[in-house]
Amino acid sequence: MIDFVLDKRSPVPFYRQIADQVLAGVSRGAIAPGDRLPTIREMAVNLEVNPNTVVKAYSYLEMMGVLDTQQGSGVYVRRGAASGALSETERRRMLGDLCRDFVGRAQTLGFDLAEVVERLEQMRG
Amino acid sequence: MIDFVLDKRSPVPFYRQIADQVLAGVSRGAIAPGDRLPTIREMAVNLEVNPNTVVKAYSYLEMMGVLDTQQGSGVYVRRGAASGALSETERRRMLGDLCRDFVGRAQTLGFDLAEVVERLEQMRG
DNA sequence: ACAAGTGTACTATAGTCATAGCACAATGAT
DNA sequence: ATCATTGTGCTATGACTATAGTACACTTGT
Repeated sequence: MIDFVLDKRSPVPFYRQIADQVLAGVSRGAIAPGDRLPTIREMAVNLEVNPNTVVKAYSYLEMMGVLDTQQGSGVYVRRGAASGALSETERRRMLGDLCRDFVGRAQTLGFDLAEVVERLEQMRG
Repeated sequence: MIDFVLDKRSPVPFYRQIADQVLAGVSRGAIAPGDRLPTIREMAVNLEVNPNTVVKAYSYLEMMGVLDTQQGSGVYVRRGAASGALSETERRRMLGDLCRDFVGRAQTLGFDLAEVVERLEQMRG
């Protein structure tokens, strides 16, 4: 199973960060339809958040039709969720959020956007 | 004076977006030390936010030592706020850390570095 | 049947962000 | 001196996020 990670300094709420990582995982095939996700309590312990926060993330994904929860058993990736897990629009939204967050932090530290982009270009090798 | 803009869909709070733009402006010389910023009420009207939100942004910047407010007169950029307190080495290290962190998060969400850079280029408008 | 593990549901508390509205104090132009 | 403009300070409200704790119901393996 994927390594889930939280950025506690990000303004993006935890439940959203969790949901985004599940979506991304399903979208690129790292999590397959039918797979069982970590239990609510397990995920909560690993990420050091309240179980309710994980519940919120999972519920959100169930509303989107990506997950299927079976009481007493676990939370599973819905069959047929693979292809449509992330529409192009949602992907763009996620990327937008990510970049805005990043640029905001960079500017707070006094970096110009051009300077940042240049640095990233270097990282491409 | 700079064109201040808010992204209302961003998870970054308004007061922080305002503060970031002031910081960036001062940092790159678009706002000079001694310059008078837009008044609280004026800024609030332009950005369509509550005056209290602008107050919060300005107060935040005053705590950082960037601004100097004079009751009844206006809010000014502090003399000596321009020259950064960071050495070039420290700046480069901070930028490196920031970028590595960012790239890691982007990859967690399944984005390719090239794709991310392209998106950032767009944000330069 | 039982026990352990799982999801469900609820209440209460707290912090942050933003809005709304009001009264007060200092400045600057006239 | 007066008045419009500016910043200051306060209270209250609402939405959202997250935490804490509890009780309950279903599933699975034994």
